[in-house]
Amino acid sequence: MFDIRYIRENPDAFDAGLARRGLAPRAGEILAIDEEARKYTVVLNEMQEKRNAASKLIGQAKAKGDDAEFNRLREEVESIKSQMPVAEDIQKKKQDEIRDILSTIPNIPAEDVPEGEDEAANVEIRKWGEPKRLNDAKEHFDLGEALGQMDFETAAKMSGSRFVLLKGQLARLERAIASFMLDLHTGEFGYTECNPPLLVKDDALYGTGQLPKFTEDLFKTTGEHWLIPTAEVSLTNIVNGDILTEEELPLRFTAWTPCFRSEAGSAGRDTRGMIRLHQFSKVELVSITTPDQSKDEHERMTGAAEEVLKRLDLPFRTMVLSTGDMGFGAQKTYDIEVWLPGQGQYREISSCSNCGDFQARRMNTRYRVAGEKKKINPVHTLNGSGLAVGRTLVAIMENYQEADGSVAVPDALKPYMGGVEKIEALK
RNA sequence: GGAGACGUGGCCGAGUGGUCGAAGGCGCUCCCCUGCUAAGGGAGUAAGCGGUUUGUCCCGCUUCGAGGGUUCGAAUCCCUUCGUCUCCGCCA
Repeated sequence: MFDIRYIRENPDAFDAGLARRGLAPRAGEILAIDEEARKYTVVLNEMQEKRNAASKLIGQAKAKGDDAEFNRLREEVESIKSQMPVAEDIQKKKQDEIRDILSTIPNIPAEDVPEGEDEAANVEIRKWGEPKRLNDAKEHFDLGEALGQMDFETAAKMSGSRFVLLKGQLARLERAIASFMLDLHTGEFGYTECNPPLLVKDDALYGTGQLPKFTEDLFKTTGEHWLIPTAEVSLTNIVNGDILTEEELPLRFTAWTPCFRSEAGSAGRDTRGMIRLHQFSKVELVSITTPDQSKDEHERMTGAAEEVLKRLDLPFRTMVLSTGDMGFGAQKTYDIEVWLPGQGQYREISSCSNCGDFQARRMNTRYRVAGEKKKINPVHTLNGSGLAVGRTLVAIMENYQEADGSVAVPDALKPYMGGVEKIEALK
């Protein structure tokens, strides 16, 4: 959500930012409405001032027992009040109009984000590990089904397509991966582990930017709740409406949760396997920082996510998303892509975004600037996957597969697997 | 789900129709005193929006969970709604 004052003062920069997103200019239209709204605000304020002053005098007149004055003032107030509803209506309508427009405008890309229409313009900034070229590399679903521990048919029986039933050591492996990630982020990167609600109200989704624009991506309950599409929603909204102090920033939260996505509009893509499911689990990282800290924090967070892959010895590359490929609330996003030998390509396993003050304005989350008691500014928010657990399972299976169809357990996960070193077919 | 209580500034907490944006306390900031420490004294301290000015000085409006209503006037009365707590029911 943009600050209307920013648009007033920098209309050209605002439109230029939108242009980088491939969007038409909006400043002129918004400022015209803004000017109308302010005009009526001034008129309304003046009427309210008169009304308040007269009301005060009424109290005094009554105390003095001056009935004539009392009645005269009552009529005066009455006449002022009769004119107010019109101005009120117009002012509210204009303000609502501005809010409705602003709430659907995406964040403006940071200066150093590469320009481009789509993912083709993303730029690789790092590469780690050597992509394995296995002979006869199998995809994870073939491996998993052969092991008898990854069952899409049974899942479809109860839930339809885009669901999976994991069993045996693969089910345990998923739990091991998540535990490993949480221990790393809490133990070495200072994140606080959270176990947040998975069902949230409109307001929370508005705060992080999924609403009002992206309802079709979400699952809604029959009541007032929505299923979270990512723990970013729950973790970021921890500070919704809060006034924090500079001393307590940055705040860092992590959580392992299921995520629910309708995947409307992705029909036909990744229909086989665990790459794109309606329900998947993810370890999420969220940071709340001061504006000064957010750039460094973004690098740090991305590093924390990359560290997971390094410890699992999974080759990856890190990309900066182009202006056309970024999400709604992001100023800058790094995608981490893991190498999948079965598919023979890199696939997204993490997305780390700096949202600047975009979500903070929507949530009205601010902090007191240290040393300046009057200053209260919006915080910055960041979120990243650290990592998508299901896709990590896929990456481990494809990278650690053996010729006999078994899957070796990465060293880093052995402590979490109760002595199991290799995942083999169920007897 | 049923019954009741409550939601006030960063926090705690008074306030049942006008003098309340709001006592008091805590916290915080500044100053004074005390040769460290501890303690004491004084002053200040809500946010949002707009006007004015670009002199962070002044002025106005709005806000006491949220939304609506009654009234010349509401933190205070009424309705709706959200949330919290207690008891009961149910249940993992």
